Amino acid sequence: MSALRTLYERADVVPLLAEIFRELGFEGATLSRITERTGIGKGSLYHFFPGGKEEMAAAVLAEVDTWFEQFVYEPLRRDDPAEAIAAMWKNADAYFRSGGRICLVGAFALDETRERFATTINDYFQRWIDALAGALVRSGRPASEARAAAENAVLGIQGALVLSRALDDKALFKRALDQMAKRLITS
Amino acid sequence: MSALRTLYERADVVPLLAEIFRELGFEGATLSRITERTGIGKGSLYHFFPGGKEEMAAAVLAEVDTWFEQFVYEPLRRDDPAEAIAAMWKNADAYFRSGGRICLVGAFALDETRERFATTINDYFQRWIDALAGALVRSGRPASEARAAAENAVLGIQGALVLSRALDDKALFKRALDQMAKRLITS
DNA sequence: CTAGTTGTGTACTGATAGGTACAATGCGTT
DNA sequence: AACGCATTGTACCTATCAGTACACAACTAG
Repeated sequence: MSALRTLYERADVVPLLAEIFRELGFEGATLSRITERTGIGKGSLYHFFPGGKEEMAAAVLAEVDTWFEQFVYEPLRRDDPAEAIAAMWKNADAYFRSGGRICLVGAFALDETRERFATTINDYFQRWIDALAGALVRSGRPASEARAAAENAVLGIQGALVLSRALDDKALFKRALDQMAKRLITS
Repeated sequence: MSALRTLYERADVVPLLAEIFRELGFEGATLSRITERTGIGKGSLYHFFPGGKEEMAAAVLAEVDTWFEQFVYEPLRRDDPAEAIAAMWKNADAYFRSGGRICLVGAFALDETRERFATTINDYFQRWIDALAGALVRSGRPASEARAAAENAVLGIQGALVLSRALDDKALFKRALDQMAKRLITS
């Protein structure tokens, strides 16, 4: 008699929410659009995230952070610097789908959503820059240059995401990343 | 008997709207927040912009476009390339208040707001890149490199805005712009 | 000092926002 | 099969959303 219904758990929901926040932004991601796009009802959403939309976004940011910590920052600190840096560019291209997917943390930084998640946003970029600068130093780069070079690489990825989306041109994203990768190790 | 009230005209309103859209994004800029922050009532807003919020945002984008056309793109096409490029960096720093103000066009590009203003957004960046690449060629740079170098500069400004806001660090913005300015003319 | 035009405040609309309450459903255990 | 708990759909709440209507105020021209 009853229609089939899918049973989720929290871990399944977070990646779905991530895509929605990415596409619509925090303010644009309304509860009704979330239920509409995911097929998950309010009942489930508030069961998993009693804190509502803010807790949903926080959970998404936490998962993004975990991913980068595991696949980017930690390798930069631990592994052979040249290899880890090469992996960083490869992972960034894959994660952001060659510009087809934006950086949620960067997007949140631009509008007033920043106030809600200021420390999370700050940490995400700070740890990225620190890890990359450390790897550059270990690879023999003078510490005086390393920080600026690291900032430049991280900022370049964010800019490439903005520009490739603005021009709707994924090729630009790949081209920009290649160029930045070369510049990071040579100059 | 009557309290004093300010009389506006459309041209006065657009810059006020611009700041609000910058700070709150398109979705976050609700009519009530607009009236609250500007002191301009709905009556006036719908008098100037019968098309509502969308027309307000379009007017803001048009004004931004006009500003860049006049003070950045046109000089890049017309004036001595080295001087125009130097002026571009100076104007970008001033316009974006050393990272204290974001690029509305870039911000709109990131979320679904892009769909509403796709061609405007595309044009803004396309004309910037074209004008800069042209200036680079006129300054003696091989055409094969000029386009990529121009893309890199424009993308770098967008990235610097994201990162300086994320880290709440205006010094980073200035530092990044200085470095990019040097790299653009030397490499 | 009127007449017409350009602005403005206030009060309203229907739709949708985020959030709550809760009964019913499905699943793992025994 | 019956218990208990995690999960879910539905109905509902109040606040706020974008937008409309319109009478009124201010400036501008004659």
